[in-house]
Amino acid sequence: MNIFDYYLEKIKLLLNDLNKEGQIILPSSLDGINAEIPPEKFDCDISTNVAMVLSKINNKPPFDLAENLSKKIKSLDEYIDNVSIAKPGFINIKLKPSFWTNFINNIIKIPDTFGVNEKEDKNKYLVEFVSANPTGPLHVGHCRGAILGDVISNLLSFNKHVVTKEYYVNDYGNQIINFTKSVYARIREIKFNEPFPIDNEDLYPGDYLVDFANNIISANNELDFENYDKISIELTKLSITEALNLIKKNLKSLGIEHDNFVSEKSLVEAKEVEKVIDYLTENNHVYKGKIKAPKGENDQNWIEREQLLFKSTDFGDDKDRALQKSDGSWTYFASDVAYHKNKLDRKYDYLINILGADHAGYIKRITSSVDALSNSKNKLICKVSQLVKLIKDNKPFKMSKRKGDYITVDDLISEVGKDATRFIMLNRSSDVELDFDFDNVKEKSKENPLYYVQYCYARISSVYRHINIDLSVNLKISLSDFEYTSDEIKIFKKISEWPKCIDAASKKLEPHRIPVYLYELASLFHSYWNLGKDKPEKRFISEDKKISDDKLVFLKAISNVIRSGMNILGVETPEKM
RNA sequence: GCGCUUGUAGCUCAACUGGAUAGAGCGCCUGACUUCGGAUCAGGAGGUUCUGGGUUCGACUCCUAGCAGGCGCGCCA
Repeated sequence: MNIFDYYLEKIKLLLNDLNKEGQIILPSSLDGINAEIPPEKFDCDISTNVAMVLSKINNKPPFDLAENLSKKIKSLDEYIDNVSIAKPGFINIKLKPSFWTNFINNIIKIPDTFGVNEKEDKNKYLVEFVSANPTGPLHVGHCRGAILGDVISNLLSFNKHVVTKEYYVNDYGNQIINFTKSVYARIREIKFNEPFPIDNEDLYPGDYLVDFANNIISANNELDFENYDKISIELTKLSITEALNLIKKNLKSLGIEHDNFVSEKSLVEAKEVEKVIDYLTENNHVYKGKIKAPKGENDQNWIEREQLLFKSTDFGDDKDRALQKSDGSWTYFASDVAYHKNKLDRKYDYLINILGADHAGYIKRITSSVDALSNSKNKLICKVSQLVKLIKDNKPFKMSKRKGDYITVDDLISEVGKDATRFIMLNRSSDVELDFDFDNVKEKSKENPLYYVQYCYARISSVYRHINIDLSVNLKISLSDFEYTSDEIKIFKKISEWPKCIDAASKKLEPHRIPVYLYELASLFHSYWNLGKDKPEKRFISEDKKISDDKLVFLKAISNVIRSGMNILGVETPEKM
């Protein structure tokens, strides 16, 4: 029930009628015409720019056109109270209170689906996110992208798309060899008392490797731990499993669960890389050539080498990209192309990749490869999540991988909790660097938007609790012709914007719009709540411990939207705080 | 040097794919508590939307040239 779309449709039908009667000239497309939320200072509910858009083609000033149209819009239906015209040529529609009573009666019947875009085509999406190397626990740097991917998936599912959440496991290549050697060094440390070679920069120094080593030793008595060469294949497998289990545990504590884990190694072993390169070669996207040194680079150290390149410049990239290393093995990019071919073969309508800011430079080449493989554009959408700046004691907190002093997801969750972490990280556009202030996030006051929104829900729950009605159960009252005043209608108006919010968030893949919206809704509610101080008639429960049906409905509608929104964010709505 | 990205109130950020007099929170200044749970509310001050051009009825938003910060730039994934 998107009232803006509803009236926009009516207006477009009206325009078509007027066009047939020869009263108005229309452009080939009516896409530029919209129905929007008017600024607060205007006393109206929906505003449209029709007159301004049609002004030129009709060769009439927008104001004249608006005057003419506004009379016709007024008679569109019985719920329109009045139609006014504002300065450049906006047409503003004010709805009658009876409209809002109807509206609220309707949405109360669909608590879980209010806001869903019914008109949109339903698609199959694959969302790939996190995909951190399976060499250790997740740290704060992974967190934002993980939450972003999870909530984008929730958002798409909410809009009735089919979504698969996938994790690409980079279990192939040099770093995995180094990782396995590190685990092995820890094993030797434990079993043979050999000191861990801490100066070896290729090895991973983290303490968690000691746990991995202990787990592997105790579960695999039969292995000959003295001979690395003999056990290296098995040890690699075991080490990756350890790391993945830890990562899955970390994700779970963030409230995240993937549907699929796809192994890079298994793609390589199934010769999918060779197959995709054959395909690209047949289609003339691959050649043997040399890459030139970048300009600022000291080109003394630059050695030009002939290697297998993908013509990503054909698709808008800055340079062509290497597929094969000089030792004949595949580059990361090559197996990633194979992975994306694999995704395409699974017949998704859209692929979404969530990347960290440090991988933004990778976007052009991977979208180029998908363009080449699918012969179409915009199949792959890459979304970048910017850095998180940690702030502790009002100072930026820098992490160093070398020292091993980085903050893990475990640290984060045990200190500030899942909900606060999720809400704060989602509260800003993912394009913008985020200040994550530890002390602030822990604070339980209005400085923390999470509690501000949750408190709104808790207040509503408390009213329901007082009158012994379960808030989570559908209302059993016969809806009728309630009379609401402008105080309540103000909140209904906000509720009517919810479908618009969902729509924008889901189309632009910008989940931050949801916490921002929920905060605004909560704010209106808190204001309303305080009206009860001066005006007894604005209190929910009367002196004889009763509540009227219109107020029950009013509260129910608000709580439904809050719960729905918090569900998408993956954040709890406690009934008591 | 090139690419991507950001630049909005003192600070942290919004702004509904180009709309109206650019909105919140924090901080600052007033005010509301024997609380239908104050983890709240009411009011005030605070702006040349980084700069210069352009596109049009209309620009924080699009184009262009700069400035400033961040990230990245051969076979590391």
